[in-house]
Amino acid sequence: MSASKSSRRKPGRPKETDSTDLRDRILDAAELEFADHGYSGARMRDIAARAGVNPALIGYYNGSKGELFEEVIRRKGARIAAARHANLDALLARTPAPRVREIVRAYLQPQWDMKESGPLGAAFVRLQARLHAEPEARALRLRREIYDPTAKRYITVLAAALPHLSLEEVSLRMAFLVGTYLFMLNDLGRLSDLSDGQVTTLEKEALLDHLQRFLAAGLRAE
Amino acid sequence: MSASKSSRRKPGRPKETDSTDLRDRILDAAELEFADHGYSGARMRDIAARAGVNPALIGYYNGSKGELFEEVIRRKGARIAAARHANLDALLARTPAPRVREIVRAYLQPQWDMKESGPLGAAFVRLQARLHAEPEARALRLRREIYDPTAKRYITVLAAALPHLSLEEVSLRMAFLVGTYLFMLNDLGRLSDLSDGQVTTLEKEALLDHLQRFLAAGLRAE
DNA sequence: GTCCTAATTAGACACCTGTTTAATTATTTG
DNA sequence: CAAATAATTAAACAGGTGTCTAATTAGGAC
Repeated sequence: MSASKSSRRKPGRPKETDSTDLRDRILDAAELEFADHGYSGARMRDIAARAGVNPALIGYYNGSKGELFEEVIRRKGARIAAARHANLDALLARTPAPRVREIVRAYLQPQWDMKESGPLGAAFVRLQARLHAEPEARALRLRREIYDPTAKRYITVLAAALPHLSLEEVSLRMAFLVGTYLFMLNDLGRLSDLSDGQVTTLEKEALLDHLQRFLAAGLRAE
Repeated sequence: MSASKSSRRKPGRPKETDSTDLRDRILDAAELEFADHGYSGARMRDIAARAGVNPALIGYYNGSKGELFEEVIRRKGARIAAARHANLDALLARTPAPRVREIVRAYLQPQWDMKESGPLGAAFVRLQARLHAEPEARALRLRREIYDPTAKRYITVLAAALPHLSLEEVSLRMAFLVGTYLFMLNDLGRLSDLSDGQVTTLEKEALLDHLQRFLAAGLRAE
């Protein structure tokens, strides 16, 4: 799984094969810090403190701050992309011409599950939202590399289910979809402000259903 | 318009009433820098250089970095909120029970116009997208202060147009709407990646129509 | 003109940044 | 056991950070 061709320190170098479990602790800590403070706002010393290691160990295991950031994004980004592909495979195997709402579900589910998996998963959703608001070249490249192949495939399948729309229109609506779910998953806790305190009426699972219906209807529009 | 109760330097203090035009130049420069690099990533020296002023003048006119940031957000955020209110006023005066798509349009138009107004307007959209991905307490407070009153009013009007939905459900869909347009306006340039190069088929004005239809259909769903 | 105050500047200040170094401890290898 | 290499550390490094200070210039009031 984890290729980890990184880290080329001089004297002692970690064994390229095993993942030392300290490396993952550092990546987890970095994920939380980057999610909370962004790339520039995150401090290497805080990451080290959170992982309970010496600051120099970050460089030893994960290279520079920039390389650390990319690795954090790639690690879980790849996991999400893979799950989306698998979901689409399963869906297409089940029905050759799936409905829009099923396609939407296949796309949303992995991200939703990750968010619900615990604080680390929720942090990664936050981090993704940040990455998508980042106009910097490096961030843009990362987004393309990780998410575009999957998105393109979904666009193709969606286009088949939406024969009244051109490919450009479907691409546009796919972008809408990404924006909606990213923002929604990230900003969900704030909803209570807008509906004056009570969102407790809606169960968590109902939220995903709601989002799915909203998006499916939007995609089908006109 | 500009209250500007800020800046309490010791020896010389800018006249509280007029806006010196240098102050605005600094705010504009800060807006661009914050939009491109985020709060932590933006450097006071770069802002000063971009405005063509001495770094100390930033503090002289706009206080600390944090205060500068808040002022940048408030300045145009208030403008957008006001335009949304005015649009809704006009719409309600025209028809007591407006359609969903008209409400959506009234909400989207100001942001769209700002984006199209030039590089500064586009920068502010980027900055807003960043602000909405920021979990920090100060950013959250700013968002609430600036955008929530308007959003609440739109939720009320939307709820009247969507009698089959509870207030919680309408609030939730309003959050979807915000996520969609923020992401879409911000990330629009990247769409060409997904549809393999050509989005030129869709005219700019058609994009807003498309977004409006997508959102209206999503809001009406079920 | 002089005086007073606002506007502006260069430079320093204290602190924080990511990263490196050289030394030390732990682990594996023979 | 020794020897070699990997893992880990404390400390320092060079450069950057926001902000302040003291001095200088500009502009009006009288």
